[in-house]
Amino acid sequence: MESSLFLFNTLSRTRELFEPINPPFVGMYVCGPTVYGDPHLGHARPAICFDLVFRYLKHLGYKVRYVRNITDVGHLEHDLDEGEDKIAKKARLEQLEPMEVAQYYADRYFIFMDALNVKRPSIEPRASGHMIEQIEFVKKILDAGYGYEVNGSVYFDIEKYSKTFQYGKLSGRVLDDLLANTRELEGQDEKRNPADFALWKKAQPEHIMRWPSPWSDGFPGWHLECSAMGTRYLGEFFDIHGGGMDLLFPHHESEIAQNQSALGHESVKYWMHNNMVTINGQKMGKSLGNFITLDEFFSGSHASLIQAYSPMTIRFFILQAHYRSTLDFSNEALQAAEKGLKRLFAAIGILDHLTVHDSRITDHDSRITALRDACYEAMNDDFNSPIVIANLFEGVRIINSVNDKKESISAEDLELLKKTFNTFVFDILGLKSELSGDNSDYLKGLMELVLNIRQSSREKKDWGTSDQIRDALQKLEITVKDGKDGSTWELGK
RNA sequence: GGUAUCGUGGCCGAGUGGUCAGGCAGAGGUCUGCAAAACCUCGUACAGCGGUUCGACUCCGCUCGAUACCUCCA
Repeated sequence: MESSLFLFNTLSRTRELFEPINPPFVGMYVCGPTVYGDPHLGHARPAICFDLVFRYLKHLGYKVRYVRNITDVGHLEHDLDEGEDKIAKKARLEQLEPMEVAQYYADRYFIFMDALNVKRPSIEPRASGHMIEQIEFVKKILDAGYGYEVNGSVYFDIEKYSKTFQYGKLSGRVLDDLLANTRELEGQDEKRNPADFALWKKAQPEHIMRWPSPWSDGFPGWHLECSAMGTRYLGEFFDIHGGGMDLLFPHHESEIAQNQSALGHESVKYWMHNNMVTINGQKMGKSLGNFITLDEFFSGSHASLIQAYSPMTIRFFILQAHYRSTLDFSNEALQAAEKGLKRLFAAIGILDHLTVHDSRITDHDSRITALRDACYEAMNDDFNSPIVIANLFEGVRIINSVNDKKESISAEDLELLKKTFNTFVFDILGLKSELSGDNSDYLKGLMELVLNIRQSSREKKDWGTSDQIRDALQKLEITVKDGKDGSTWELGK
């Protein structure tokens, strides 16, 4: 467990040495999706980024409890809606039960995250299932004197809070600016201050998602579920809280204020935020309507896509950028990722069968050791997956050169290379082969027969037959590669 | 307007005060019956202008440009 993992803490805006509060245990909370629409590329980014964090922490030997919530209530459409809930609005449009909508899109989310090989978190709590915890949390804030009730709704008193604590410390905001710059919106007359946010909202008669509370039949405020469920499952102190950068303010800022008020202290040691996916330089998001769903990526059924892109292509594409940088989507970039990934996996296929040709070779100053160390170094430096991938491609070059007998490798190094690739490609980066899984002896036997026939026609310089076989196999998506020691084949174009 | 981030070669994208990121595309070569694959070589990249420095793409200042957040958004 002796590691020197550094991660960038949004709170301090510096890389900090990761020291868990209670090693070997690590508590990690990540903001999950609001389930009222099909997951798009933007949803894939935090899921994959924190999957990388989850996988690496486990690889280092930590016992990680990873909590990612499902938001199925509570987020207001906006203040003007007088409490209309996103889920409820969608339900009215489709004449479905709100929970039916939430269930449908939650299931869709799971299906697509599974396809991306994102590990399921330890717990995926739903906001609707934690009303009691949320109501209790509001009570605590009221008891501490940082909330006030108006007409059945409860608001957080930012002005009072700011006398003792610093609202805005996470996002670098100054309270005076917040007060000066918050737009005047209708329906805010209940608030003492425009910057105050709702902890509990009284439901209007037409509002169908509602729960009883000491203040009114209503629903919880925007930021409450994470405070309540984080505390419920990870305790009053936990290690990592993650989410998209767009949640920094006001969501996470308010979460800090809620926890500080209710518990008397903050809860999170390290705040991590992934950057956005952009399209034509602009954030891909629900509100801009410029998003492409994962379903559309996988099927190629979107006007902006010139082809379909597989789940692993998407995953690789995302991992090729550092999580704190914006990542610009384009067909060209995704095609580059697709080809690069193919090359990586072709080399892995060779690696499995690679043998040492000259047993006398010993390489005391091992390149492979350096390569492995560079991978760990990159991961320890704030999860720098692009550097890991760059090093893996150095390994690809070595694998191919050894395979071509242009370079030699010691048995020791070969073992280490296999282990390094297994660890980083599969365990940590979470990539997997997408070749159709027919590895049956049946197919292998058949292919051996076909290639033997082709080989004899080649020996007779019967290129017509030889090429005919190769072309026919290509149509079946079996690629034949001729080498010095005869031909090999692989599934895929 | 406020807060924050960023501007790297045809594209995507790392990184650093003084040798190399990497992938894709492109050019040339090796290999090959051809093709594919693979390997080797190649491109005077760091928005602009000043400053600090023996030396800056990297530090500082300014200018220009882009983005995010300030309303739900991953």
